[in-house]
Amino acid sequence: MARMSASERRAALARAALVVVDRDGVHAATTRAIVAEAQMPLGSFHYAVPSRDELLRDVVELVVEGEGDAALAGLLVDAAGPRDAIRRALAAYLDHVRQAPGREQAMFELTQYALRSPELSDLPAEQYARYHALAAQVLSAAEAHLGIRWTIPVAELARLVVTVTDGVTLAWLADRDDAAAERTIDLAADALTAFAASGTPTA
Amino acid sequence: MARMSASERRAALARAALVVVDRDGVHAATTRAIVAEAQMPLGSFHYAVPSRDELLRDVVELVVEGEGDAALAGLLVDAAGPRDAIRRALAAYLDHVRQAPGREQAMFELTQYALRSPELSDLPAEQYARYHALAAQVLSAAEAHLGIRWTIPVAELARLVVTVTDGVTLAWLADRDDAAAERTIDLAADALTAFAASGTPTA
DNA sequence: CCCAGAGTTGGTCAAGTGTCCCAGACGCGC
DNA sequence: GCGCGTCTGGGACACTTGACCAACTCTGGG
Repeated sequence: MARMSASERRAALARAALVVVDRDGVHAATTRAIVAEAQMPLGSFHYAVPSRDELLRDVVELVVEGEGDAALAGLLVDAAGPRDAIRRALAAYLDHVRQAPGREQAMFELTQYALRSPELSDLPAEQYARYHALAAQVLSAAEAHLGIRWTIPVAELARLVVTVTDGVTLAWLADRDDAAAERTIDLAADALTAFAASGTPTA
Repeated sequence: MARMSASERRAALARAALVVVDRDGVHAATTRAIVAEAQMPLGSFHYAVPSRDELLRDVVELVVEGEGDAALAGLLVDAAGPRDAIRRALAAYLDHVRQAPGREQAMFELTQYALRSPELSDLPAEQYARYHALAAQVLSAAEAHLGIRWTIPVAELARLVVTVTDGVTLAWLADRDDAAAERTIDLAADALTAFAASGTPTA
């Protein structure tokens, strides 16, 4: 094995662990499966990382970062009016889920696992705070981008948006019904548009 | 151990398994933990049930039934107008989640676990079909109960409702923010009210 | 050059897992 | 009363898991 500092090795293990979780689920992400994915000997694991749970912390961090990229991608769509923009942004998110279902499922599995693990029980709150902040950021940017003003506090709307994306994702993962998911997004877009008013944000 | 038919024992094991999953999570629901909860010897397990995964099927069934009771409870609230009724019904669901968080988390964990398990991969689709049907049933009953008419097909609205409840539940499980969850429900109720029109259902 | 500290690695251990087995106990129909 | 099929339950097995160790190798600074 190429020589590598402990912190580098830890990062490499986290990336390998994410690949395993994505492909086979959290319960399959054993120390042996992770080092196999990273093509390392088993001994490397506990030299670079104190425990398996500790590594999962890093994996959650990776997932959150990845989620951020997906969310910001929704901003890039150009649309005719607020309603169309909202719908397209949500549709872009659904596309992301469809193209990497394992990744999205990994997010849920990690949250649930962390909630059950005493040593990681603080993670989910932080994880969702990041999601909500991310959604708020996107919504704020949308105000300027679309020339609208949200009629309720962005933080509250952000939580509603995350609620919708989580709910749509969960149902789609379960039944893989593309048409139904798109229809739900259409309805959600209609509903969210009701919270937008024309005008400059800082009027 | 009291003498018991195999099918009775299987049902008792399923109930015990649900208790364990509720309390400690799916990953802790080992054959030994389940028989301990049911106060049975280990040997009883594979006499009554061919495999652990097979038993989890029964557990999912129990969870879905329980979810049905919670959903129908929302119908019993009396309210001043459609919007208030919707909000109260969603709030009632949130109360249910708050009083039995482990149960709701069990639902998600079982779905995720089943998705990863080849022999149970058909379960989530069926599970969510039941949820959607249940929501549709409640929404249809609400038409008569509230003297309104939904302006879009009930099946589509049902999926949106499940999306909202799932999303709200997931976020609350993660950060336990009661106020934020209630606020999200208020907003969702506003949004859903937009799909209700006054009038008789079969006009 | 050399040596101390960082990194590597295969082997090992105890704990826990799902599943199976089989000798025995029980109860119901004949 | 008797036998047979159903049920009981303790033990065992093969396997996986997270964690740890001790011996080895490398590398860079003095």
